[in-house]
Amino acid sequence: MSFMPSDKMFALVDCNNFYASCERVFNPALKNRPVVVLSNNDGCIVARSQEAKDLGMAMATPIFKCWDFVKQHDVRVFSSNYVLYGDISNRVMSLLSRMTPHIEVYSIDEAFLSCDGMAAGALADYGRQIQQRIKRATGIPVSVGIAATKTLAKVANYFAKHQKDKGGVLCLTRKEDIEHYLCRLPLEKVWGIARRKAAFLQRNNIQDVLQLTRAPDRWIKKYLTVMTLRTVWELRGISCIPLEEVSAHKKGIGTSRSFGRDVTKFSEMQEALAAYTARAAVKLRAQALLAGYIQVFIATDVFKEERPYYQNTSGMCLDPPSADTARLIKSALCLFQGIFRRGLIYKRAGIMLMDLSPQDCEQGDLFERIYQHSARRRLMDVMDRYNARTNSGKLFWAAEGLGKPWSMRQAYTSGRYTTRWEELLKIKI
DNA sequence: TCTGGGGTCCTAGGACCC
DNA sequence: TCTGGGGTCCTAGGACCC
Repeated sequence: MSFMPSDKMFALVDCNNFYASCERVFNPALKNRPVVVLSNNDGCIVARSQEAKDLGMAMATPIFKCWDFVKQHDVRVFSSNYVLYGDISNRVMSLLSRMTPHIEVYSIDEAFLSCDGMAAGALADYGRQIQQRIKRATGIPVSVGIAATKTLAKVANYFAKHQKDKGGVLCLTRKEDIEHYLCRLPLEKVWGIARRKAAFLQRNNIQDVLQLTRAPDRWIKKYLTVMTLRTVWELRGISCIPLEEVSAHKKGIGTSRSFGRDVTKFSEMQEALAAYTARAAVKLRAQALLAGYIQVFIATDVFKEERPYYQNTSGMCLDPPSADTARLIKSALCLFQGIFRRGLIYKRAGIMLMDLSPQDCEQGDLFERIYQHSARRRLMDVMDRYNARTNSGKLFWAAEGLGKPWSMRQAYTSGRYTTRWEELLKIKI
């Protein structure tokens, strides 16, 4: 199969070791040291500095299994500080937006930029410019991969990061270069192919990505679905995944957490669910959406084999759809009542809001004022604005409880340096 | 003692309709 | 004797992403 020429060109900008790099920006003592960042509840490793990767610390390893190793190699450990990472991410994305009119913010640490119409010779320079500007303005190192499809831009980015001589920028536009890298790329590193599909391909005598691009379409579609077929076309240089500059409105908004300690009491579970619902409702209103369906789930610890495992989910329609926290909490707690079993030790709980629709398309109701024009909406607005302005969460619902004894562990948090005055970095001279 | 959270999309299979 | 088939909707489960 040949590589088709295309008039499309994408740059993928990816922050290196993003969370670890964020911690480093405000703490120069972390430079050249192994740093790891933990998941919520201080569970497992979700980000590692290059030094930590070089020591062999694997992604998703439970941290309780590595404390000896951490001491031995003087690894610095942090709880995740999403307030800080989110704010730095916004700064990076806003810098990128100033460098191009066409950008898709793909995740907290990645963005695709359109480079359509740029001269082939200018692409690598453009990549280096991006890199320098982000580094100077935010302190975050980024890698840039440039190619004719998003999937190939991901490939380019992978090698920009992993080959030291590339200096963090790689432009993959020539057929020979693409083939050179595709046969050196492990299958599971392709965007859209993970362990399962890679193993399936290997069992079927497809050992590298170049071989995959040469497999027959019909076979790929039959055994690996149309999604993988699209990926393969992209690897062949045919752009099938467009730049999505405006993100489509979400299909679901959820909040779930593992508890910081065992929870058995009905009342504590109720408080946790009320708090998660309130959080999800804030996210819902921030996007000017209404929820038409709410779902609650609870579960005991899946890792405790000696205890009985129980998990259950329950949902109901919200008619008319709503973004009123009080109403959502009431529904959530009613659902919870139906699935709670006494005598169990719970570990996780969560809520999902689904069947979302824009507030401004709200259907009228014959007998009630619709949410959009109600006093309830004004109340929600006041709460959201106050909490956002004071950055405090001081206004909350009584149902959330006061002590939050079930809240997650976060024992190694750094400061919210960029969003809280009282946590501003202090420098002694 | 200690194992994340928030999403997306596709497929298969059942129920139901005409 | 002869016993359909196409379409839609829903749900659960799997695989993947960061």
